[in-house]
Amino acid sequence: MNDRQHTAQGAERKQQLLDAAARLFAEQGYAETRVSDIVETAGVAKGLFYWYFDNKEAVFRELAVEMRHRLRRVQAAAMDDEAPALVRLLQGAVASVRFMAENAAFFSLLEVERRNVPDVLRESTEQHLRDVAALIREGQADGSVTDTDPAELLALSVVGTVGQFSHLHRTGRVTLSLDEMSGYVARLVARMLTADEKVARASLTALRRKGTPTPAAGA
Amino acid sequence: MNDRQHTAQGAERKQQLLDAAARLFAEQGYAETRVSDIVETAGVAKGLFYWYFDNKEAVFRELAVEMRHRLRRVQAAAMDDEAPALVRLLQGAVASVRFMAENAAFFSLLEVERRNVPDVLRESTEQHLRDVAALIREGQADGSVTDTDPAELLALSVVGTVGQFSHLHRTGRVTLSLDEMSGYVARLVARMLTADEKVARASLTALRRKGTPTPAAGA
DNA sequence: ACCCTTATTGACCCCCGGGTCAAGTATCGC
DNA sequence: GCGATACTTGACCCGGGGGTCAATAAGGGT
Repeated sequence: MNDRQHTAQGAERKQQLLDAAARLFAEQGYAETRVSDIVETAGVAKGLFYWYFDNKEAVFRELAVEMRHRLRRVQAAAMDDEAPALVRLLQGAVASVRFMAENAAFFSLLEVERRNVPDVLRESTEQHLRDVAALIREGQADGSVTDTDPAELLALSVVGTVGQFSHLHRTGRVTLSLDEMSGYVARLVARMLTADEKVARASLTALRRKGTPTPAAGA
Repeated sequence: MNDRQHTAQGAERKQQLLDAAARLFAEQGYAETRVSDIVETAGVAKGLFYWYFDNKEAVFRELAVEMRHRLRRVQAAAMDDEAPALVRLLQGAVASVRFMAENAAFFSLLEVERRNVPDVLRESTEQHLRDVAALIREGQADGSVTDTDPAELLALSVVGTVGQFSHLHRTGRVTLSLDEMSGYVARLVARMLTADEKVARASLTALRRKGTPTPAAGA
């Protein structure tokens, strides 16, 4: 049973299992990963797994939820409150690409095995989309983002593109360095969102001026 | 034993099984679909499955390969040889979106379960990417496509976006009509590829003038 | 020292599901 | 009609892997 009282030692063990699971899920997929693989990797007996988790799916859910939270924090941290909407969008996109790439191991699950994560994740994903859409609407209001298309669709496109390239980078399909790739994604997103090339160029310049705000060093 | 000699009846039976498998894979995923589900849906005994296919994975592979071929034909048919590169790119993108959406059932597999399709599919996907990249290069040469980014990356972006929105449409996340959605994708792709908005707008106009070339009615 | 809760073990259970098979039926060529 | 080959059946096999459990150790609070 899951919500047991854990000692410090217990919490640590649980984390070990989470780490092992994350690695294995990412490497060989959810279905292909045996609980016995996980406990073996963590160096504990099988029964212990069920001391900390209800079942195999529970560990997956826990991983997914935590990653979402971390991503949100990173995104928030990357955005400069002073900056205009479009620049903040680009900052968020760049930060996301970097974070997803650095935590590639974790994010592969979310993409590949979305069937297994019905309720909790959807919610947080929707929230993220709403946030991005709000930013886009802001940009449309000040004229920096095209208003030929609805903000929701554009948000979907931005988020989708970011996920796409994180995926490509993780799987080795794209071998650019992180800097090169996040730069490319920024340009791409800028082009997607703007009808006016001058605005796009100016925003990219602003983004560059900010420098990349040391996106490593998670919580 | 797979490459048996099939009578007309046999070929039909095999197709029934393929259809059933496609539907079930799409509805509930590859891993979650039992061979017993497939034969039940097709209304035959379990043993018959193994008369036509070596194993569960084989039927999946066969489905995947066939879909790729059909997609390629549709894409080729949608492109107007006379038209400039950028317009042809948009035509191909629109046709792909429509085809993938109409054959949503099939395409979900390719996205979700890419682990199971190592060699054959990759090859054909790579070929498709090379084709798109070539078109993009052509567009870069005549100045209609931005040359701030390499054609390979842009090709990846275009193909990825098309797949993305087919996915969203299939899963009901986007409820636009096919026409609306393919129109949006065309605009998006045009913006992604062009640094110059005027070029983008002109190409979209050209695309619209062609009309949507009745993309239903597969071979 | 004692007891209660947490932590840990590994053998075991058991069912699900992929794959087999021996046996039957329909069909076709001749 | 007859043999041969294609087709079809459903009971069975069997291994893997998710999940259980009784026993034991280790803390840690009083």
